[in-house]
Amino acid sequence: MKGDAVQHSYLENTPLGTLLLLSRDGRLCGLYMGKHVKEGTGKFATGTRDDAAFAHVSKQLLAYFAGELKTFDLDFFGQGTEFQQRVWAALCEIPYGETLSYGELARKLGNPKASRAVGLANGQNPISIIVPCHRVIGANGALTGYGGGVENKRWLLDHEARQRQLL
Amino acid sequence: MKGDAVQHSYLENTPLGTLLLLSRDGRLCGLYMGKHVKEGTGKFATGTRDDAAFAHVSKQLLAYFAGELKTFDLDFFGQGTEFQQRVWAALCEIPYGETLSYGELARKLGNPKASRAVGLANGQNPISIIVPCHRVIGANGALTGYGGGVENKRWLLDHEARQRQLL
DNA sequence: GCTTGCGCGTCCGAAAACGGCGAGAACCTT
DNA sequence: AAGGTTCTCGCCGTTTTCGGACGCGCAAGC
Repeated sequence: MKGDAVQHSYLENTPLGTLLLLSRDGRLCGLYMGKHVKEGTGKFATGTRDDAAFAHVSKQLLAYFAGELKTFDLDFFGQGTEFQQRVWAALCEIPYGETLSYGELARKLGNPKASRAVGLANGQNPISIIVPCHRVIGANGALTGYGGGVENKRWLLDHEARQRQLL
Repeated sequence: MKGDAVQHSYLENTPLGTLLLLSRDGRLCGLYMGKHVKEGTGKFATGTRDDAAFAHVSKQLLAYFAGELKTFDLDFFGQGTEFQQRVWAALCEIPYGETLSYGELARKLGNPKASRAVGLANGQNPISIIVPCHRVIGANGALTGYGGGVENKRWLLDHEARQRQLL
């Protein structure tokens, strides 16, 4: 009833394990990893897997993992409340390899005291990696948490930092 | 977002006035009359009227009004809670021209004390006439109520009783 | 005939609980 | 004294829970 016309596919053997991809009307609407996957599986009606439909996305992801791609170029859309939309949009403006604290992000949004709510919205981000929620960390530098597992968050940040070094 | 792909049409000049018809994926999902119409109008995105799509339904309705048709043969679906589904399904089993009380219907469902809830679910029935909510009346014989107007309920019951006489 | 109390599922609004936080205080360690 | 570590306590949007009100009823009692 709810998740009509949502295609899905799996991208396996990535440095982060298996990724679940979702799309709707040709636009990517979900990217889940680790334990977060089961949250994504609830969003599409049980149906056949269709890898071909995700060729464009998968290609860019592999390039990203290889360190050859720093900015994604594709159509995506995560539906959520007005506040969540604002948070996710702000996420997309954090450059590759850089980080921000939850509080800084909150200030940037004009809700200086909403740091905790930012963390929550961050956790609901349906499109990991591409909407780079991993680039937000605690004010003291701690990683503090990640839907797909903190170890994956660490890998992503290390990966991006490493690639930046190679300039 | 919600009422996607819902077609609509109006059937005018019936004995009950103008009827609003709704369908989705080729299945009838709404039939409203009288003051109830405005409730139905909220369920479809404003769009063009499409009478052709409802030819099959309209034909049967006209035959019903003419007394030539006693059992509808068409695809329909009204979405609601599990309880409502059960009530509506039970409604469809009441034969043409017969009536049941709210309490009897409740008993038939296995919730002997849910007569009042049955009345409520009855009122939410989205597909009047075809899902014959008009065939349920008070235990004392009073009509008690009808979304499309009690006068219409009376007409429907009189009509069916009259046709039954002519056997 | 009229009123009263009870029954049921649903809707709706309020209240509380819950996080991927953060600043400040209290307290140790060198 | 500066630098950590741990705690407490407010903040915010979202989700969940909860409680009351409502309605196409019914039976009992007056």
